[in-house]
Amino acid sequence: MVEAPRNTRQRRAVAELMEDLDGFRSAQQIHALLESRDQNVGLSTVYRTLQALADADEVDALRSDDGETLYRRCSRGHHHHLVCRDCGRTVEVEGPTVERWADRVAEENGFADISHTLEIFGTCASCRP
Amino acid sequence: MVEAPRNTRQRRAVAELMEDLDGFRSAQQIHALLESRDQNVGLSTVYRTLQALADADEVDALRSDDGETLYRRCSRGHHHHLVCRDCGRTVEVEGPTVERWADRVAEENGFADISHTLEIFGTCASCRP
DNA sequence: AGGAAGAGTGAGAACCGTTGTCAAATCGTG
DNA sequence: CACGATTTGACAACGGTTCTCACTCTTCCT
Ligand SMILES: [Zn+2]
Ligand SMILES: [Zn+2]
Ligand SMILES: [Zn+2]
Ligand SMILES: [Zn+2]
Repeated sequence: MVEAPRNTRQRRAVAELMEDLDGFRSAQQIHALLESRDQNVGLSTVYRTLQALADADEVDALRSDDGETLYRRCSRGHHHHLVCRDCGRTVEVEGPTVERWADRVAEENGFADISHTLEIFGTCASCRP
Repeated sequence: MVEAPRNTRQRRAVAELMEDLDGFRSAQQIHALLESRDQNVGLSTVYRTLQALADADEVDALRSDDGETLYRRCSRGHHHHLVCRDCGRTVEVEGPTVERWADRVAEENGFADISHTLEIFGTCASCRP
């Protein structure tokens, strides 16, 4: 049985902010956004809270190509992302065909305990000239 | 016109080592492997050389889930990887259907300049009880 | 309500992969 | 060889993340 986390001002602030965002953001961006809302939360706490939310499957985490971990409030269940490289706007996508293909390829090569990562990046309409 | 790189002992050592490996390795692992071959190469040089090889498309680079960049000598052309989580053994895989699916999904959502990442992880036959 | 127990917080230090610096070494050309 | 340009490598710096630990706050018990 896992202990329920305590209901602190900081956790509420982070969770509420995540509800309001619609793209992937780094921990540091989230920390800055909280300050601009006059909801100061220590950077360590932001990191810890985001990790906890990710572990609890309440946010998705993904690594940007320059090494930062980005977080976003997402719907539950397995899905992938179409992410705008400029503004971070994100569309959740599903690809049952891809899921099956990945599992089949892995099995054919004698691999077990299969998982996969798949992200699509591009420039969204409003970020184009 | 791009300048041809010089043929130095260090670049030769790294390139030769990469030929002999068949899984993804970090720059630091490669640096250590070179030492164990009595082919000492400075760590900075290992990093620079691997990046150059990756830019020249002679090795593939991929980010491990703990943030390290891993390198592997691969065949040319766009492909993806089926990687053993335990031993790093890697199978190159192609999925034309997936490529098309990703491009279509992105276009349908008004995204341009599309790229994607896709890796499959599992445990290979020889790493299982 | 009052208070004890212990989870949570945050300023700062530590960590770690990676990149930058720059004087010295090396390569290739003439 | 001799020269100029490239490359190297010890070391410092960087940036995101994690750790530390004294202090605070939530929770729960009486
Ligand atoms: Zn998601
Ligand atoms: Zn999937
Ligand atoms: Zn490859
Ligand atoms: Zn592809």
